[in-house]
Amino acid sequence: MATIKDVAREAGVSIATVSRVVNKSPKAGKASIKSVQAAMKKLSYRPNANARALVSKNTNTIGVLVGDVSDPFFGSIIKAVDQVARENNKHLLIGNGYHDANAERDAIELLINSGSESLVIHSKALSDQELIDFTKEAPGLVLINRYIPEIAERCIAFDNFKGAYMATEFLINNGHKHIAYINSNHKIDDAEQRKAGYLSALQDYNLPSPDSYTLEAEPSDEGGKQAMIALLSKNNPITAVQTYNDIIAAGVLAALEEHNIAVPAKMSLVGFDNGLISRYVHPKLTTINYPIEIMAKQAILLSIKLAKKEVCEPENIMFSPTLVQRLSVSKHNLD
Amino acid sequence: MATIKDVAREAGVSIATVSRVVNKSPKAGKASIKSVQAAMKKLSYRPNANARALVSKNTNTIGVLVGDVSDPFFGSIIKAVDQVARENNKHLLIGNGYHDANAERDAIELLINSGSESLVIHSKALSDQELIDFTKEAPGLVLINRYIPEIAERCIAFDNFKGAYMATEFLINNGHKHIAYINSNHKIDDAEQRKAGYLSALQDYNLPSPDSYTLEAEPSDEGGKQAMIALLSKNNPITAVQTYNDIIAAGVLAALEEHNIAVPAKMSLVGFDNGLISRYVHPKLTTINYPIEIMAKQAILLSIKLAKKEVCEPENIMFSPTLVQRLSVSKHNLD
DNA sequence: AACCTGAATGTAAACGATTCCACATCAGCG
DNA sequence: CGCTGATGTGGAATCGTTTACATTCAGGTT
Repeated sequence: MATIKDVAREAGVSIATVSRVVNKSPKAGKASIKSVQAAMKKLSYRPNANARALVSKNTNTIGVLVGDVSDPFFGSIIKAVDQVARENNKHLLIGNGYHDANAERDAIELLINSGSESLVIHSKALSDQELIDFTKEAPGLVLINRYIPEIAERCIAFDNFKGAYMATEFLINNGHKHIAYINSNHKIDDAEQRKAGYLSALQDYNLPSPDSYTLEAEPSDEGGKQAMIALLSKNNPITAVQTYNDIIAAGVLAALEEHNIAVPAKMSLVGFDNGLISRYVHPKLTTINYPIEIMAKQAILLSIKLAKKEVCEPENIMFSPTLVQRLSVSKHNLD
Repeated sequence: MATIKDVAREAGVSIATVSRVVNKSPKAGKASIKSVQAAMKKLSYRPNANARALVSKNTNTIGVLVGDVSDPFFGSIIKAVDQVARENNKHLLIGNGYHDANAERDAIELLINSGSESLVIHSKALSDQELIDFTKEAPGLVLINRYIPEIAERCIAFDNFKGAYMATEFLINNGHKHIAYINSNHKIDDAEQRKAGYLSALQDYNLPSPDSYTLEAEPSDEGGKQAMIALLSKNNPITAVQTYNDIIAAGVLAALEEHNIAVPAKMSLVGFDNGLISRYVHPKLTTINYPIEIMAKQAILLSIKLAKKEVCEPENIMFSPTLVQRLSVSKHNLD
């Protein structure tokens, strides 16, 4: 691997001059530019990014921590960040947290150690305090999908409570009185908040919310299916189901189809996230839109500003859900 | 940000000793270990990854180039690579190529420059020659989903021709005689090969393959839908459709539903990839399995070996498709 | 008492770039 | 002809590590 010295020797100039040419400094002379470029080409020279980062304290790298890259939800976050990144000529260092505290910590430390000045972190397993500590170490660290009051100006969050409330309210307005909720069994804030939104809506409309109406499932296709089967076996007078997310809803749909229960004729269903699959399942899923790309974009923009130590006037930090109506909900005859 | 010097001063030892403690060298004395660890904690010291990489020529970083992170297909690649990466205590540097030659080149250069010793590259836009050149510069570079004879031992590829052939043959064996094919309009090898497989099967069975039976579409939901609508308007005696991938098939399904053409009763459909959505659409899609996770795993393993300059006996390099039967194909009454 | 061994530590030279500062060159000008 | 200022260049310090090599010192052998 050719270094700057080799190029300098080949071009018959000093390394300082080579550096100037490489960095397009205006101080570089025309003759030098030519000979250096020739030498670079001849030796197929590549500036060593680590050496560069070491002295200039600038890695041109943006760190992103997500739960699991293979999940399209996180894919959307990464893509949004990447788009802003390439506009700023930066690239992405990506870590997976797998919703595990140790993995998340390791990944964040790696990202900080490797000098990413901007960081977009999706952490669900780490404690508030630990994140606050990281925040102090890394000025460009921004939290997405999480709200910690002490560092509110570093958080880009989503109103889960409101989203679930809206979904339930929508079902109620369509005449449903017996509404089940299938939550995620992951112990994260989102799950609690969504459940709270559901319960709160039922309460506000004086509808029953027995324990048997809410259950927990692995947030997956199969988890949703199992939960729905369990729900059906309880023989409740349920006419509508609301789920933690679209994937669970897809599983619910599968269970319903196996039991020959038509959706929405016999059972209405509302998902959450407005993910890819919500448009592909049959019937198309009525769901709650989660504006994750916009949020991610805002997160990375904020992060870049913070990293440059620009003063940031507080921005929109809590994002709101919207209902997207498709075909999985029908009016229930008022009894 | 505290450096190794600060820690050394705080602990009352030399920087060499601190380095030994940090790297768990057996030469570190017990007393030093204790005092250094205390100092590290006190100053919340983080070794600078760039300085480390600079001298040790080892970044603990694996570079991955994909087309678009937000596409679940690439998500699968990344996840598979990440799993092997974490077993080897390495992390991922990710670039998006967006199927654009310049973007791909930039990304690969960045990955090489930042010293990733292992590289898994999914490139569709760059020329064979350019990739061969990169291959020489980066000993740990492995190509996935691409086959270049000159560097066959660095390629992990998939037999697209065979996959498409199998799909067509399956339809033929189910009695279909008029089979359309909706290809991707991206100018990449995969598209050509799959089309060739389709045509070859028709030819082998002496079936018609008029030009009007094959068309091209943007490889998306909407693209598939438009193409199918176009196909229907031609009023061909088609009883089965085969698509470039599952997403296009999903669009086809949507078009068919709008036209009240039942699948598979009136029209059979075969996808390609066995992606996430193939299980969620209605009816569930019969498709060709693309063992991308296994391929990605093999690619990264190979890449790590190459980077270590281990001698590699040639391995399985061309992966084969399999047919996964679900519900979108029915037998056609033999006329 | 002199000598050797081995463990623990420190010194200093890399690694490959950037950049400040000093210096050489030269055109234009009085 | 010498001075000035602009322009391009090179020398050398620096970034934060790792590591080969030298040094020290304790304890065991003769």
